[in-house]
Amino acid sequence: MNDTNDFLYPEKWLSKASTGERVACELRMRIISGLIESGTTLSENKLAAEYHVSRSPIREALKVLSNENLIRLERMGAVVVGLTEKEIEEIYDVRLLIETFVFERLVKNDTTQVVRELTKILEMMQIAIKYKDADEFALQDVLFHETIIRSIDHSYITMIWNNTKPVMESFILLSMRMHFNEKYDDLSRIMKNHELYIDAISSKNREIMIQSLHQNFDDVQGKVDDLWMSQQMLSKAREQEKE
Amino acid sequence: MNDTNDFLYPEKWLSKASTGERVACELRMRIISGLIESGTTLSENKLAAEYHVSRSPIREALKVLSNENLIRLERMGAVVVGLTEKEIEEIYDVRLLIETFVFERLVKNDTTQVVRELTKILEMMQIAIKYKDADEFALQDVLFHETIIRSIDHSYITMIWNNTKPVMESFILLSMRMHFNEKYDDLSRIMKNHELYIDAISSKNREIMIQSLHQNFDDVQGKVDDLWMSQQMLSKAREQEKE
DNA sequence: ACTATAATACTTGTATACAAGTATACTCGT
DNA sequence: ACGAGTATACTTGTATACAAGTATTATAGT
Repeated sequence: MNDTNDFLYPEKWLSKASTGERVACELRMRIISGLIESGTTLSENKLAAEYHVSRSPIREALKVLSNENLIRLERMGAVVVGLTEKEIEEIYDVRLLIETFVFERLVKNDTTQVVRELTKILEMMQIAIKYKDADEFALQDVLFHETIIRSIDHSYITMIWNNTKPVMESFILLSMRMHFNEKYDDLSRIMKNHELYIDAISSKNREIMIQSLHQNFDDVQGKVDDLWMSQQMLSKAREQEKE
Repeated sequence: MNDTNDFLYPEKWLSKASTGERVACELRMRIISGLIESGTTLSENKLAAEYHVSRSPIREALKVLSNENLIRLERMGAVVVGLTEKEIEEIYDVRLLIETFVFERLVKNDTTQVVRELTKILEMMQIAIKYKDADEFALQDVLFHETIIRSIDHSYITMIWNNTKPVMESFILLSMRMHFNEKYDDLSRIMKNHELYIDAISSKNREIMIQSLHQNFDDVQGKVDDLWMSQQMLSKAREQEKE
């Protein structure tokens, strides 16, 4: 039984989470990081044993992950789907889709309040960089986009966000951890891009907005490659372990 | 205890559904139809007693409904949010958003297969009209859009569809039942519009597509008004019952 | 050696039991 | 009569138990 005790998901983010949520977050991280390979079938009983909890929270977690398209609930067991490069592009399609929609709504209203909040978050991100806190940086990055999306108070857009957020969060978290110390260029580019985003919102300039989204997309492409490489490396490491 | 035995959701659509799904479908219908008023707090225990099942499937159902934004899971009890006019517009925002996205993808590929499937569904709808089967008509209507959306094989767009579909289905179902026999004009307009949609896809004509979406939107506006009226009537009827 | 059938060891879905926490109501003291 | 504090009747979250169904394995017959 493989019951490792080191968790991938930051425990401080789970302060008021139920066991089910914890398991969901942890499993999500393990799937996205490639630690649990695609194609694996997960059994409720085994997971319950592994995490030392009953089947109830496990079932809950599996339902959540299946909603996020990370696993497929079948007759016997849950088959891990995982994130291929295609799926990461697709999730960013969705973000692009909803953020452009949100932007069109935003520009109709007063944006000073949102801009203020976003600026604050940006400063938090700066501090996170200063203290080399990759997790905090990822958290704030996600919060940045969440703030934009929630600002228009659109229940179904929020719903979509709620469903894509966890995967996005885990993905960004992993990718930030991976090269937070190495690639300072990336970080400053990300910061610049977020500033541009704020500019677009405050000036209500569609051109800048599109430019910002494009840059973000390019960044993500890089992230995808990185994650891909890391997964390759992980599976190679596993291969060697077996030998 | 209000345990009525007449179900709103067609039982034949639940052939292979679990108890949890059944409860979810039924509760969804009761909420959207206005039978369960907004603001009501639902208790797991009471629901379990009412539907003569245990809390497990009830919990499952409530999770589903909370994902669909129909209820809010709070500390004590689940508060019914329901569908206001605003929310119905919002759900159609989402459909518009994803269907335009899908269209852009579709026109890049060969559409003959999809067009074939859609034509078949359209003929099914015609039969449903012939036999005055509102439920079947609603089912095929939803299937029509599902077919379009699934055709591009985009996991996250499919995910969004999966999350909005149930509410959409219930809404269309109720609205069709309400005036399937009265308003033949509406039906022929809906059919015409679906034909237009197929034309747009087969000819890959963006103009026609937009036109079709607009008409559909107008139809919906009508439906919203109808549902609204019906809810008003229902609540009035309840008032009178109490007296 | 191979196929068909039966036994077994899994799987999920539902019901029930229990623990911890929260709101309501009631009682006691003033 | 009224307020503080306790008792009680709820609530959810988790664990466990059980039933029904499915894949696998083993066994028996040819």
